[in-house]
Amino acid sequence: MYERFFQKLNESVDLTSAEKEIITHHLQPKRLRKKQYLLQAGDVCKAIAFVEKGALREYSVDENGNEHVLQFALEGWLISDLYSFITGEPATYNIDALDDCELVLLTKSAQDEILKKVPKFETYTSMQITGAYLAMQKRVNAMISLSPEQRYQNFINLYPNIARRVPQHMVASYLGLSPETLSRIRKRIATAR
Amino acid sequence: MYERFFQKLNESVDLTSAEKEIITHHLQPKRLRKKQYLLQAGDVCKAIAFVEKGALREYSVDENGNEHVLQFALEGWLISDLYSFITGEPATYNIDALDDCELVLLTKSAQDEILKKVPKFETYTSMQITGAYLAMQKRVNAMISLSPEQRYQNFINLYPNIARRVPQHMVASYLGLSPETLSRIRKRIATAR
DNA sequence: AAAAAGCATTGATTTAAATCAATCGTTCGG
DNA sequence: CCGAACGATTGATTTAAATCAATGCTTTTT
Repeated sequence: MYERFFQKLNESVDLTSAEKEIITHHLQPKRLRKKQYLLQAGDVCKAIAFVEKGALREYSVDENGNEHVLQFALEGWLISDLYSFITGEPATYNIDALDDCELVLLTKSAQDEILKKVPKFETYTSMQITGAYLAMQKRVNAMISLSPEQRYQNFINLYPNIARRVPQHMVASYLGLSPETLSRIRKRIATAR
Repeated sequence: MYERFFQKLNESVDLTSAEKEIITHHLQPKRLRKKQYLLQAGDVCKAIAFVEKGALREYSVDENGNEHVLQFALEGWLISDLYSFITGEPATYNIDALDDCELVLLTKSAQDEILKKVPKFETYTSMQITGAYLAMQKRVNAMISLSPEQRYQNFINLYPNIARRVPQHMVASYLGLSPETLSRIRKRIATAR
């Protein structure tokens, strides 16, 4: 159980099987059907979710009711509203399943317990957050310095698997474009070769 | 010496004066004149800089030679090309001084030494990186979900002191707008009241 | 003190993306 | 299996930002 989770964890930290045991004990599995919410804006984010299987999206809803995709998560990724998770404030983002999902949940108290018993776990956490920060920074840089077409090219180079698995209009949203514009960009790219 | 640095550090971690002593020993002060580089793209980022006094900007240069401001740093902020710092790869961003600056530098080896001798320091580091991640995430959300005018309003609410101290065209760049557009947005806002 | 550089503003024009609208194919649910 | 919802595409139009260009003001530099 939790194969992918431990596989990923292993990339950051070496663990004895006793330590794995302890960690396993604090995790909980969760299944989600396509379209179900993992988190709704307004609720408190009680857990960080690791994706064993499936795909999810995190998004905000603006004053006009339009959705804006902040993040995708496929197998091996973590997803949460981290601010809400840390502070206990209501979440500002929604998270829902794009496919049937198998998740591994890590609650705040579980995290505290694990850190107490397996301090090495901290390494995993901080590597994850550092990676997430660097990725966000790159994305901001792309937003302010690349054309929409370049951003899309960049996106499919970086995340070809996401591009394959999620509806195109969500990719458009992630890139800050209208679905029509992305469709035309793709057409332009396709005919240009 | 390093007043602001320790003041900030104190907000995350309680330190004995012995511990402060140890840390001080590993820091180095650096002065920078206005317009001087702290880091140039292509060089390796050897240190994380804490701003005791002054203002800096971090920016990328695109294929057309246009500069795009990724970040500002005023008193109390940290600035670096974190990816380059961690990996030792050449930096992709430039950092220069917008005013005469007094900085506190923390090199990789200094960080390692401090962490060895004062493990609590890790708390500071991870709080900083978490805060930086959350800020970046908010910025991405603003980029994909707010109008240019809303983004500017949001910016001056969030960072009134930056808006006061840096040239307007750099704020425009930070927001992903042309200087002319920001000028017109400000005019619109001013006359609308 | 004069010259130059940097910066913000304003106007005119161009350009690209958003929006509005319709169609077509696919998949999903009853 | 059929109807409805969803998604992608395409065309026509509107809208907003970028670009080009000029001016005036302020701050630096010589």
